[in-house]
Amino acid sequence: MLQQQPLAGNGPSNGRGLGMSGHPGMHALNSAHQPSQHRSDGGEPGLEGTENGHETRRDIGDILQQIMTITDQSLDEAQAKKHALNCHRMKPALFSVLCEIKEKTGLSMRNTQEEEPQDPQLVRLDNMLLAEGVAGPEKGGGAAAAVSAATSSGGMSPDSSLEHSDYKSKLSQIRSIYHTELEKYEQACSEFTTHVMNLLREQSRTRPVSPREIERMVAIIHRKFSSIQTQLKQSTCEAVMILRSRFLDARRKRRNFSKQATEVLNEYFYSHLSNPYPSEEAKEELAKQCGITVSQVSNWFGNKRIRYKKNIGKFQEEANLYAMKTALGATQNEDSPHTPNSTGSGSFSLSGSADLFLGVPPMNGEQAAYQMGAQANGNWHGRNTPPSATSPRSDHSENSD
DNA sequence: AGTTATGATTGGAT
DNA sequence: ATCCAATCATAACT
Repeated sequence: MLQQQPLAGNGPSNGRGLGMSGHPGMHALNSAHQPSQHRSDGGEPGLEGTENGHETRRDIGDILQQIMTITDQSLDEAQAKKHALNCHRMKPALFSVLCEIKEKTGLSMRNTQEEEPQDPQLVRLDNMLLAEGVAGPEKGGGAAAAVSAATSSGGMSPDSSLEHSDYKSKLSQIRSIYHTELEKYEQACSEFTTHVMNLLREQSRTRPVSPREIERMVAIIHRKFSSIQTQLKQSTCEAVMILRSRFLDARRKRRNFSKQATEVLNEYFYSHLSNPYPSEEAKEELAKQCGITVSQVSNWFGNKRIRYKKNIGKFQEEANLYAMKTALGATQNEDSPHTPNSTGSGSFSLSGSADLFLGVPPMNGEQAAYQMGAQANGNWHGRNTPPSATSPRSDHSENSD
C-alpha cells in the first residue's frame, strides 16, 4: 500500500501489475532481471553484497517486484514463485517490515468494532416465521394457533377440520423445505468461511494478517451471506402467506351457512321486510345466533336485499313461509289463532306482529300487495331501479369473458 | 355436463 | 363507514 500512492498519477502504465513498471523508484529495479545486474556470485540472490548497500536495495526491490507481479502469472508459476519467496532469506525481514508498516497505518485496528445492526427486515421475517410455526422449535402448537387465530377472524365453519389438516400438512411441507434450505445455506456459509479462513491463514505466512482481521472477514462473509438467508426467509414467508390466503380465503372454499343460520337470518329479514337493515347490535346478535361473523351477516343482508328486490316474485313463497312462521310464533299466545291459509287472498291474520306486512303471493300478478306492505313504512327498494326488475333477461348478454 | 343458489368481493355513490 | 350493484367463485342441484 505504501507503494501505491506514488503510482496514482502515473497514467500510461498498462494497468496490470499495478503499473509497477512505471514507478520511478522501481525503474532501476525493473531491469534487474537482466543477467548482468544481479547475481554477483553464482545463483543465490542473497544479501551477499552487504558491503554494497546499493545492491541490497536492488535485491529487495527485486523481491517486491516479484511479489507484485505474482498475480500476472499462471497458477503454477505463482505457486512456485511463492514457495521460492517463502524460502527467501529476506522473507522474515520483509515480513517484519510489513508488520511494522501495518501497525503504523493502524489498518488492522480500524473498524474492529462494527456492531452488526441486525437487519430489521430479517428480524421481522424471523418473527413472522416463528409466529407461523415455520421457524419455531416444534410444530403443532404454533401452526394450530396461527390457523385458529386466522379462522376466528374470518368465520369458522364447523367442519373445517379437514381444511385444517390439509393446511397443516402443507405448512409442514413448507417447513421442511425451509429447514433443509436453511441447513444447506448454513453449510455453504460455514464451508466458505472455513475456506476463506484457511486462505487467510495461509496468507498470514507471507503477509501480516491478525486474527482480528480474520474475525472481521468472517463477519463480512456472514453479512454477505445473510442476504441469501433473507431471501430464503422472505420466500418462505410468501409461501406461507399464499397458503394462508388459499385456505383462509372463504371465497375459495365457500360453505353455505347452516340451515338453522339461514333460518334465523331469513326470519329476521322477512319480519323486518319494511326495513331490513339490522343495526350493529342486531347484527351482532344474529351473528352470535348463527355462528357467523358480523360482516357475514352484513353480506347476507346485502345479498338478500338486492336479490329480493331484483326478483320479488321468486321470493314470495319464501316470504310467505317465514311470515307464517312468525305469525305462528306471534299467535301462539293468542286464544284464537287463525288458520294460516296460503291460498286465501288477503290473509293478514298476522298484522298484529310488529313489522309484518305480508300479503299473499299473487302468483302471476307481480308484487303489488307486497310493495304495499313493504313500502308502507320503509320504501327501501323504492329507489329508481331499472324498471323491469322482474325480467332480468332484458339485458343482452355481453359477456366478454 | 349445465344451471341455479349463494357467500364473498369489488367499485362507486352517499 | 355503509350500502348498492355487478361480479366472482364455488356449492348444490338437475
